[in-house]
Amino acid sequence: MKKKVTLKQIAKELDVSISTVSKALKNSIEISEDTRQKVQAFAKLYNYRPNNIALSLKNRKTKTIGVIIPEIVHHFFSKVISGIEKEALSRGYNVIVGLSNESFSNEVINMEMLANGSIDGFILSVSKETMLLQDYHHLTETINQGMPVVMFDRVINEINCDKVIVDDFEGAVKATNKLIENGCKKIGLITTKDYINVGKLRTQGYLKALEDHQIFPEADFILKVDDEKLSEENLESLEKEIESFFKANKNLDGIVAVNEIYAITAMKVARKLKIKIPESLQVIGFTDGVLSKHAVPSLTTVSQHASQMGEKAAELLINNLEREDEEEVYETLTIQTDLIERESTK
Amino acid sequence: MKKKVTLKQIAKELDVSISTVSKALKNSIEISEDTRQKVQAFAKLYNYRPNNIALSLKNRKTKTIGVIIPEIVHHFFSKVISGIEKEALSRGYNVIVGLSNESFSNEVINMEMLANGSIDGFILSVSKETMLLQDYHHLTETINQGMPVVMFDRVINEINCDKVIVDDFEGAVKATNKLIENGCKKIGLITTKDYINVGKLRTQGYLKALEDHQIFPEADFILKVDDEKLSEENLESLEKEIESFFKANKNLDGIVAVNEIYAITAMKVARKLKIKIPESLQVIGFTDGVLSKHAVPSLTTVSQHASQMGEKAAELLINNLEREDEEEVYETLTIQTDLIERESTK
DNA sequence: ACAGGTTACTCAAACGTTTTCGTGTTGAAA
DNA sequence: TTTCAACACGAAAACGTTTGAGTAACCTGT
Repeated sequence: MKKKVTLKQIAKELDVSISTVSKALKNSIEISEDTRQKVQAFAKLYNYRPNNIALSLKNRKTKTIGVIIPEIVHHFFSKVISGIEKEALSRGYNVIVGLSNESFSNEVINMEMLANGSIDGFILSVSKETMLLQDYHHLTETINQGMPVVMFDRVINEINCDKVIVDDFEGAVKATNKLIENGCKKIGLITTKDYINVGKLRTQGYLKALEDHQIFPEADFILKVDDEKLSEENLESLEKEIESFFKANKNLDGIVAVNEIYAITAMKVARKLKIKIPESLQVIGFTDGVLSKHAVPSLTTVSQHASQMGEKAAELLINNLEREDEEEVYETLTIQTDLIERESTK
Repeated sequence: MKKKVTLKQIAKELDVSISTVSKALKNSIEISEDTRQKVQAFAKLYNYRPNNIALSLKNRKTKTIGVIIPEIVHHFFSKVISGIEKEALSRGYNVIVGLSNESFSNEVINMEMLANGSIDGFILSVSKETMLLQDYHHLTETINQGMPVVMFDRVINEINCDKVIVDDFEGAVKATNKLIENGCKKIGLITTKDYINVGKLRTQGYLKALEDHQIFPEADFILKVDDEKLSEENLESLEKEIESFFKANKNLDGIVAVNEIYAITAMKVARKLKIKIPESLQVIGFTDGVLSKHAVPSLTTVSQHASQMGEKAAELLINNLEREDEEEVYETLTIQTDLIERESTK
């Protein structure tokens, strides 16, 4: 077991100074051809690699970005991470991942752990609890300390930083329009409570599309599900809720659901109630995950281009990190959605 | 924007030495009550936090573990990561994630990026390409340099290190036994090519269960799919392949599939061929992901307890890192599987 | 022969900590 | 008055690197 070799050891072995070794390895013209080759040969032999930590300390930058997300076992977020990782790798950055599990305190702890020199900047999507509590001191503090932050998807308007968001409003408009074009007259919406602004925006988009087509929005056609129902355990109660929704509104011919689970569950309930998809009910979901693709019938869905979001977020952050001038102009990038048509619509 | 404050700045401000500040903050008895309070008050006011990088350099440990996985947009792997993260967080460690995208060179690059001081140890699952090429020099080298490595799921027997594996063999036995108990006489297997040892082990388990029940294994009942077919793009060709498999073996009454996608696709094809599940065909998959849960009918599956795998792997690694004595006894932990019964079996 | 210039190095500081050892100032015991 | 411990603090090294400044030794031109 040979431990990592350092400049100091090479210097000692070759009987030169540490600086000479360092410069020789960097092909400095200060060093004679002779010593240079000797040092480089030795370094290669012992597989010398500069110690990242020492470099980080010296350069006051770690070439590492911290990503804080609510959860990772989730198609959207893991896709975003893969986008971040891709961009990061290509620009020589590492990615540290912190999971908040939708908890405010976890989010704070994770950020504090990383904010003390471990990383150069954050990419994050805040937890539901943070949105609910509206306590953003950990965000403002890190930003005030000069640490760049890029927020994505679940962003907070009051916070001044770079942001990457999905055009949720427009996505919902597209979805609703599609149903209207396909002849739907009574379109239901399955959404979350309003404090999740993603759900809120999609609801607004739905309403806008109806309005544009002079369709009167029936309050009864909107089902606001408690988002705890998203968790795997509460699947049954979600089913029940949707079932009564369908039974209360028997004439629905279209459904917009603000996420994949709601959409899939709606289809499952429809099947149970012998409602034919897409013949008598057309369904569109959000988030183009595995479920949409493999469902039977496969689900028409609004794709959010999660991977692209990740790439853009990383790009924004790294550009910011590597910018010389310190002008603080914050961008908000909007990722356009695409409607991916499958079998659940005509 | 107030930058992070350092010991040096506090020392200067309070007109004492750096050592005094450091000691005062650590409540050293060497420091008088008076100065101690003064320093601590000042530190609190300016929200002093020791710089992690400096600590890492000094202590020669980063309190960070590197995780290299083939891909992250995958229920199993993301679940493993969440397990790792959970254990790591509770023990004060950070997690750096590297994605190989099933590519050998990406795996090597990622490991080299991290092996130079950035992390204290690795948790990894090797890429398919690495298994195919059987080139493990990057692994042996890192281990030789004294960096602890824990491999999980896709492990390499020749490499001497801690390992956490799923009892794939036993899982397949359980699945196959279940089908036999449920009255299946002609059980098909949809698996991968043999170089993926996970697929290999599951195939062996399937064969063992048949043998135990004196059922002669028909070669025709085994479909070995090129694993490129797993990728989203090749879904159709996967469907075709399974369809001809079904048509060639019309009397199959049970299917064991070595992953979720194969199982779900098999169900989809069965539906197309008007084969009733579970009445005339029972299906069991592997990996208890979202698809299994939300499929219609929901899929009976062998759960691998991915999260637990992650926790165990992290535990093994951190224990190793924090162990004083340097005895090198490597463990191989086997995570037992559970059969989760749903609607796709009787 | 000597100023001036090049060559090929070495020194030392810096990044931010921790920790061992050293030291000046007290106060008390002898 | 001397001696010695207790007290409170500072200096410096160490982790591994980079880099500007400093410095010998040699060469060149006049």
